This record gives sequence, C-alpha cells and structure tokens, in this order.
Amino acid sequence: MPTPPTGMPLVPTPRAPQRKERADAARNRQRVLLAAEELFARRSVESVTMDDIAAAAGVGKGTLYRRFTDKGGLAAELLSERGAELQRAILEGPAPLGPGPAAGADSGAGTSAGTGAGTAADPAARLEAFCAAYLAFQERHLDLVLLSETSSPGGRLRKRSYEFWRQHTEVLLRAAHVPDARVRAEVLLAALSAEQVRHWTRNEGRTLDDLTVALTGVVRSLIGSPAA
Amino acid sequence: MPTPPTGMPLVPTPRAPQRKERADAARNRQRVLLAAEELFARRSVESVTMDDIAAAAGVGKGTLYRRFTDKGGLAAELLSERGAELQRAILEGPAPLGPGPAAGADSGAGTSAGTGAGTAADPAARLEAFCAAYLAFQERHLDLVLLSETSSPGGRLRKRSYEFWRQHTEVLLRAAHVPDARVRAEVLLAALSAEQVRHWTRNEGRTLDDLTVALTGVVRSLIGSPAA
DNA sequence: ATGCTTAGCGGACTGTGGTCCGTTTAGATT
DNA sequence: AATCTAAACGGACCACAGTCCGCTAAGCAT
Repeated sequence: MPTPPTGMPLVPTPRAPQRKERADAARNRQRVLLAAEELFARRSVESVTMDDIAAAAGVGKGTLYRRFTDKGGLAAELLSERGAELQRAILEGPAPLGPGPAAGADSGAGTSAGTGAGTAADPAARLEAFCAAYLAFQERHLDLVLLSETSSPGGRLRKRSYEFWRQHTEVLLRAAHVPDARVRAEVLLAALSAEQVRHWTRNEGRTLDDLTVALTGVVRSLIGSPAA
Repeated sequence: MPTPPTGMPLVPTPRAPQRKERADAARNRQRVLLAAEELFARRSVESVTMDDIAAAAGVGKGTLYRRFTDKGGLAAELLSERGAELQRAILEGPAPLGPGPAAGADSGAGTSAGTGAGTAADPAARLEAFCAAYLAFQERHLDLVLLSETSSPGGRLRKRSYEFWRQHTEVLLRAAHVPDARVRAEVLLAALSAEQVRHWTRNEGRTLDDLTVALTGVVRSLIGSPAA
C-alpha cells in the first residue's frame, strides 16, 4: 500500500481494499484539511463554521460532508495526524511508554515506580506513562479534541481512535492482572475526556502537573498492586 | 418558605431571596414542564423539538427560553424533580445510602462490605451504595439525562446537580481518608456519565448488574482499603 | 480520440436551537 | 378605580449543521 492518505491512523485499519480515491477527491481532501487547520489556528475553534471551511478551501459544502462525516469527524482527522506520533511511541517506542527497553540512560517522561531493571517495561509503569502522555496530549489540543468528542452526543466513544486507546489501556490492565479490565479502561478514559480535562484545568484551575500526579494515583489504585 | 416551585433541588439553594415569581410566570413554567413531560413520554426524547414543547404548552418560544436556559436546562429541571427522592435518601435516609442507622432488619440495596454493626454507616459502604443507586438512576432516565448532559459541551459539569453529587462523593472519599478526594470524586462521576452508561448498556450490552459489580470494584480500588 | 459510467461536486435548501424586541399585563402604588 | 412600571410574552428572525439532487468531469474501455 503506497503512502496512505495523510491522517490515516496507524492502527491496522480493517477497511483495507475499498476502491481507491479519485485524484480530484484526494486533492480536495487535502485542501480542506489545510484550510481547516489554518482557520483553527487563526480563530477560536468554536467560531469556525463549516461554511467558513468550505469557503476557505474553495470547495462546496457537499464536498466537505462527502469527505468527513460531520464537524467532529473533521476535527478527529486533524487530530489523528497529530496523534500519530504518540500512537507510534506507544506501539513500538522505548519504555516506559512503548514495549521496548528503556531508551538511553534514564527516561525523563516516566513517573518513577521503577520496577528494578527488566528488559521490557512492566504494564503498571506503561499505564502510568500512557496516562500522563495522553493527558498532556488532550490538554495540548484541548479545543480540537473537545470539538471532536462533543460535536455529537456519544461522539467520543464512537471515534475510531477511541477504540485504539481503549484497547491499549485494557491490554495493559489485563497484563497487570486487574479484574474488569475493560470497564476500568473505559473509566480511565472517561476521566481523561476533553470535557473533564477542560473542567479541571479551566474551571478548577488545576495545573497539568497536579492532575498528572492525582491521576497517577488513580491508576495505581485501579491496578491495586499494594506496593508490589 | 411556602411550597418552593416544583423541581427545586433540595440542596441549600444559595440564591435565597430573589423577588418572587409572578403568577402567570409560575403558571407557564408548570405548563411547560407538564407539556414537556408528556411529549417526552410519548415520543423519543431526541425527536421532541423546543417548538413542539412551546406549542404543546401553548406558549411562545421566548417564554420557554426565559424560564429555562436551554434544552438541557429544561431536561435538568425535569430530572431534578425525579432525583429529589434520591437526594433526600442520601442526605437524611437510613444506611447504607444515608447517614442514619440501617433501616429495619437487613437492607436489600447495599452491596455487602458489612462493617460489623456501627451506629452510623461507614463512608466506604455509603459510597458503594451511592454508586449503585446513582447508576440505576442514570440508567432509568437515560435519554433525559443524556439530553441534559450533552446539549451543550461541558453541560454535565455545569449543572447545579453536578455540584451536589460531586460534593457528596468527595465528602465520603475524604471521610475514608482517600487522597485527592476531589479529583477521584470527579473521576467516579465521569464514569457514571450518561454517555458512558449508555455506551456500556446499549453498545457493549452490559447489564445493570454487571456494571454495578464492576464499578463497585472500582470504588473499592479507589478507596484502597485493602480488605480492611 | 471518443464515448460512457459513476464518483465527485457545489450550493440551494431544510430543520432546529437560540435570540431579539415591540407589545401585553400582573400587580404594586396612589 | 386609575396609573404606572417592569416582568413576562410571543413569534419573527438568525446562525449554523447537515441533506439533496441535478450537473460535471475523471479515468476506464473501446
């Protein structure tokens, strides 16, 4: 498969074959994505309308909606570009985020826990790292994520990316022998939803660091290994 | 204070004085609430428009919006009527939900844990009971709650009732000597959001019982008292 | 090159939530 | 009872997300 269209998630996309996109269509998708990015960068995300984007991209509204399900879908596509790196780091990067052995001398991102010095990272440490990284990601792209998660009720849970994050979290929990791994994974992600993160940072005035610490605590509790 | 207007939350409403409502206004509020309830009962919640409600209540749209902030606000008002009983049970009912001593012989709603036989319920047991009861409430009024929580982004966290549930949860957690009580309370409530509950019951096909068990486990983990 | 099929296009159109503002009237004051 | 004033009213109005459908042209087949 040659150069998947930008924004394709890394995750093994199930809908593999599916007749190739026509040339003009691809060109327009690109235009739209570009225009949207530009507009979102210049003006506040919620003030940008779909008409604005269509106009800026020099494209009809019908075209917009043929390409992206809805406003949230467009935001999600943009986000998927930006989240690709994080996804890669998780799937194949060094510990503690990824499965590989720790990079260089001493990782700076992790949050202690140090499981001695195994070859592969232990699930608890990976989960903590993921939690911190994901939180940072959400906070960094807050407006866009909020749009993508709330444009339609239940949107957050229907996005393809949700499947990825949930799967990852669930697997780690299961590896840590935690019961009800699936439910607990979803509890964790609910806590990290854009709505919630915005509430914490914008309304309750918490800093990212505060939150990271508190949520790391939550993760430890959920895993429940009492001082292993 | 004589007969507070229906739907007023039990919680000590801070906006105490505030010039009394005019007679016609009160009458119209009632009409709207009634009409809305009727419509929501007959047709699917999401198919009912604000115009429908206004028409059914024999009232202009302006009136509708003068009384209730927005669609979500209207739903919340309806819900607050229905939630009043639960609120009362929590504030002044018997254990394990309320602070009082257990009612009758053996409560049927609680979820084990049995802390011997103290005079007042212990926070852990109360929290578990609350969680189960709240979950059941959410499930029971799912469509309406969903409307009230998602009609505007972040709506869930801005409702007055949220303040109540959060406060209650937080207090119990603090009483159980759990760190970061506030954050953990919000994590719990995020897990119990309408969106999430709908996802669990409608998409993943979980039963209320399944969920209650799994979430009770989450609560125990969060409290962290390792088999006290 | 020419023709044909069908994905792609675009913008008028619809449905709905929410606002605005000129008019009405409850109820207090005299 | 007459007057007055601000709360309440109502429906025309607006903005915006999302749909529809007749037209266009990409790119395959001959």
